[in-house]
Amino acid sequence: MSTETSLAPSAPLAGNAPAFSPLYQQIKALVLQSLQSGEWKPGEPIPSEFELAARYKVSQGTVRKAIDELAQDNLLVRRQGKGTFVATHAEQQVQYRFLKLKPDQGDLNSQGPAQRFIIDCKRTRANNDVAKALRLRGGDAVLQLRRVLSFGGVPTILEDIWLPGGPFKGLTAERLSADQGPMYALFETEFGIRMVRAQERLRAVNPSDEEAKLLKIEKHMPLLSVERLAFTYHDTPMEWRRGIYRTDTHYYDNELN
Amino acid sequence: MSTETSLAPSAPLAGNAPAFSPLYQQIKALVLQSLQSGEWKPGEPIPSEFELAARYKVSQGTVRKAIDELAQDNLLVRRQGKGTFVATHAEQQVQYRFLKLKPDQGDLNSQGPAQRFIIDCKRTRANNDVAKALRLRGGDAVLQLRRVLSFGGVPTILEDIWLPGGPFKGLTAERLSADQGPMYALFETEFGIRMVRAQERLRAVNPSDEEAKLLKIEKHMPLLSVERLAFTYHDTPMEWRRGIYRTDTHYYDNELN
DNA sequence: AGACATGTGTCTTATAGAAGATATGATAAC
DNA sequence: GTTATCATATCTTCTATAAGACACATGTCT
Repeated sequence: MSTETSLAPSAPLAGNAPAFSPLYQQIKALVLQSLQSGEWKPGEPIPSEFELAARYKVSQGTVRKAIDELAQDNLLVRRQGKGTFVATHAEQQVQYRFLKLKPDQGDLNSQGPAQRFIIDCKRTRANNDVAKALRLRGGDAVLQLRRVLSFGGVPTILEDIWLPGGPFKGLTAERLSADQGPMYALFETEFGIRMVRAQERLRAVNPSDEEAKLLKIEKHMPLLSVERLAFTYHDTPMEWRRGIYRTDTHYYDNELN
Repeated sequence: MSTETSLAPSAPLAGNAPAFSPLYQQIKALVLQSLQSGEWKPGEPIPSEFELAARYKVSQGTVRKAIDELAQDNLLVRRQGKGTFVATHAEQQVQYRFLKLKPDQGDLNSQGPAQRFIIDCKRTRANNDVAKALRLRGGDAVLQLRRVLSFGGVPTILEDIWLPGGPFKGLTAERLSADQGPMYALFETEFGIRMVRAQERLRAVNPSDEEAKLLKIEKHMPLLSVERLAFTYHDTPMEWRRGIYRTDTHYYDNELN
């Protein structure tokens, strides 16, 4: 509600967004702020284009361009006739948006949903690598979990996940196990944290003894190591994970353009 | 030049593009056709928005939206004040657009350009897998090549590449070896074929005896297998390749959003 | 069930000025 | 005379506004 006059000479007062950039970029920044602040929650509709235009004192077309870019970035979802909605990981259509592993035969649903087993969930202190990735101080509280994903009964993915302790205060193994559906969906509803984008680094590796045991494979089987740093709004890192994937029955799918 | 009237009642005759879709989509299809036909070549500018608007009898804004999408897909590149250009793999900025392998330290250029050695280049007949991928008949003529890419003197990538014999008639090992710069850039200038997008499937594997020898590595080292199907305009497959990457000094970088 | 109204995003056109790039011509300096 | 510098014109894309028609979704009234 801070409608104080900005320093811009005669600009249609767009709050305190970056001053000398295109209007629609400023609008985009303002909408982003509302998303981050939780004014509109995942799955909910945001105000109509005309409402936002009135609110920001710009034309509907300018709002449209701002929303177009946000929809492009998968932060918003447009639905003709219904409205524009805050994107969520809980939607049926695009569940597991960040999981690029596909089975050689059939699709992910052909063997029913993935089975998830939380192996471990503990509160620890960040080591240097994790702290650096999550922009914490070394020794800060972090949640560390380990889980196995199985498809059609075959353990296929082993993941170690680190989460900052502050934002995820109260997360327990019980809560994770009780939940059906994607973990990122739970993060949204329970902690108000939405993962927006991620960066992955892939390598081929051999499993350690323990990893081989947990995946019930021979130690000489090459595996795909996937390190992921996931970000919420404003490029804030909120999760670091390292998974190892079996790729004898699945492959990592990637589209280049 | 076939400007025969379509079935659309009063549409501003947009040639024979898909009839009942948004105008800008029809324009997009027409521009795509001009790209495919080679009317505008990679690196060259296309006509200005106003020229195209006049040519297709639509408003400049509609052309703009069509071009926006094509630029989004990396088929065109907009340069304010200069014009809109046909995208090319030969540009300095984004060379090796499809190569996602990054060194652990520094960037790709920190060790100078990649060294390329063509190991083999022969004319053969497509086996079933390759024929299916490239939409050829089994036994059709294909070019098969094998090469090694080294970074800083270390052999890092071994690739087998299959190309349809027809479009690439005249391609020889000499021509490939003589050329500096990306192979896809050579495809553009020498054969008028521009790779537009690609699909990759990644797996962790162990090398065969021969592969290990060519990369000068131990046989037990896990490697990243990258199968790529590359497409030119209109989703026509034009190359199938399978590479194996060392990932002890490099990683495969992927951005999710 | 069908017709209609209303609210949403979508598409198309038109107009206007801003901003970046480039050529041309005048002017000044050497 | 030649070369440098500046202003101007003109081309391009980019931004912003406005208005109207269309498509889709969801009611409400008949």
